[in-house]
Amino acid sequence: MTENKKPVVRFAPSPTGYLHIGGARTALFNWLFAKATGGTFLLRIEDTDRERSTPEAVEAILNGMAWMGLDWDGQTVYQFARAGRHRAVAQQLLAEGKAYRCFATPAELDEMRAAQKAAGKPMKYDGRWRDRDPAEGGDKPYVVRIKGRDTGTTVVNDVVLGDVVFQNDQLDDMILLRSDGTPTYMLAVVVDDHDMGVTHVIRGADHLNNAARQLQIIEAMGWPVPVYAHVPLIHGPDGAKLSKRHGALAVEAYREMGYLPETMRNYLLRLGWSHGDDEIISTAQAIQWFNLENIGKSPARMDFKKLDNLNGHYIRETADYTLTAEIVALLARQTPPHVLTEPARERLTKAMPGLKERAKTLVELSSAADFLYTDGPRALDAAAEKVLTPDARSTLARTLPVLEATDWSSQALETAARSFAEANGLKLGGVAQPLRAAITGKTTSPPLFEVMALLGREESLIRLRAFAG
RNA sequence: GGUCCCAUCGUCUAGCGGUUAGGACGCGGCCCUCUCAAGGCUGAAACCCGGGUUCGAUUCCCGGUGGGACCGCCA
Repeated sequence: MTENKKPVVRFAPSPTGYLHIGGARTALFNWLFAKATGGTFLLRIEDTDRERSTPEAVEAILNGMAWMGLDWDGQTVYQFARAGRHRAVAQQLLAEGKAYRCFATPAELDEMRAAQKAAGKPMKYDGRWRDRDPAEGGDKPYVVRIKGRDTGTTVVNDVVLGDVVFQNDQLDDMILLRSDGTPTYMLAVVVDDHDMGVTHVIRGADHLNNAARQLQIIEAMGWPVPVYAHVPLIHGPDGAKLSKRHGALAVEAYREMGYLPETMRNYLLRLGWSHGDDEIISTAQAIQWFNLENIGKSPARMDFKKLDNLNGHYIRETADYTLTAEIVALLARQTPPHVLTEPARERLTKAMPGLKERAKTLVELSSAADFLYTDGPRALDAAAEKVLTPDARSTLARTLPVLEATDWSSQALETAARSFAEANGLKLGGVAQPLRAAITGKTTSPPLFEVMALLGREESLIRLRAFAG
């Protein structure tokens, strides 16, 4: 009697490619909804297309989910393994007269569609075998089609879009079983969602039209109808469909670009869902707040500037040693791999408070910190090259003896630099910028004197002497 | 072409009949400052168009326009 009324949701990607940003958001919404309601989040791999499904894609999806921090309940369901069950449902429908055999060949159907298009008619299966005696087909191959209602309407009650009404005569009799006896996606989703006890179907809006068709099967089987929530799609920065042209669509590509999983969760959540004016929303907070009602109805575009800004925020919130570990891992993945010495790691961690304040991505953080994990005179970047004019180099040369005579602490170095600047009628910047260029090879860095103190007297002087002229 | 969905600053969005139309990113200015960030203050920036309904429409209805999705023996 104590029936479990907790929601059951699922993410059901097809393993024909990597986990892209839209799929990741769908997965996130499902995950969040399950967490928020104390429900169950299931993962089902829709691999009924044997031609296009690959183990590599399954791997990529699983890795993407793991990186995003989205874990699911129970075993991963592989849809193709359930083909027998799908077939049985189709047979039952056939036996009950709610489905029928269609002997039309693919070539014949192509011809039909071409003719419809030429005549400016809607392209749909014309039901040519709907009321025909299957005996006429003889022993030729056939597909099994649903015998849908051809009058009245089918209404999809969608939580985000409202009631969406379809005229049944617009819906054609879709294929349940292919001529080789394998189930199609339309049949498989419905059967699996039912068997898995799915109560809420949260998926991309590209499935909205399918919902009406799937409802026909659900109705024919007399099964309960799940709650639908079709989430508007994500477009590229130019408003067009998200495509490979925009690059960096796989969730793993975002990792390679140096974005943090918590950034992705926050960004993706806000792309299409809102909670008043809140922008920075931790995952824990999202679990408290998430609901289906606040999902927006309109499609959204990716905005990398905002993603960067958010990532900067989460980088600043991340512990210094964690960031060091990320950089170490990132450098190890590089070709050729760069392995950091223990002292280098220590310097990195110590400098991290100043470093992370300035970075938008892990990649940026890593390159901005290169002067801490490689020794010797710097290779100047273009801006630093411009700073180190002959004039600047001579200032550098004159500063050198002053620094050499100074106690090597951040405080003392700054004091020395300040009095030197004052004595020479320079601003502190006039002295500091050449120093910074020589020390870091860049024109921007964490506070210079802290950096110098961290690097130590020996290493700092080596770098300074290389450019003192 | 058919069906369906969508429409507030450049972008993400709040708004749920009466608001100086709010926030965030980005952009400009100022402050802070050894650089760059971060932070603070501040400025410019939007209700797609046309009809209704209403005392009153960004908000409700209809039409148009503009985007988008789907129309496979793919999922």
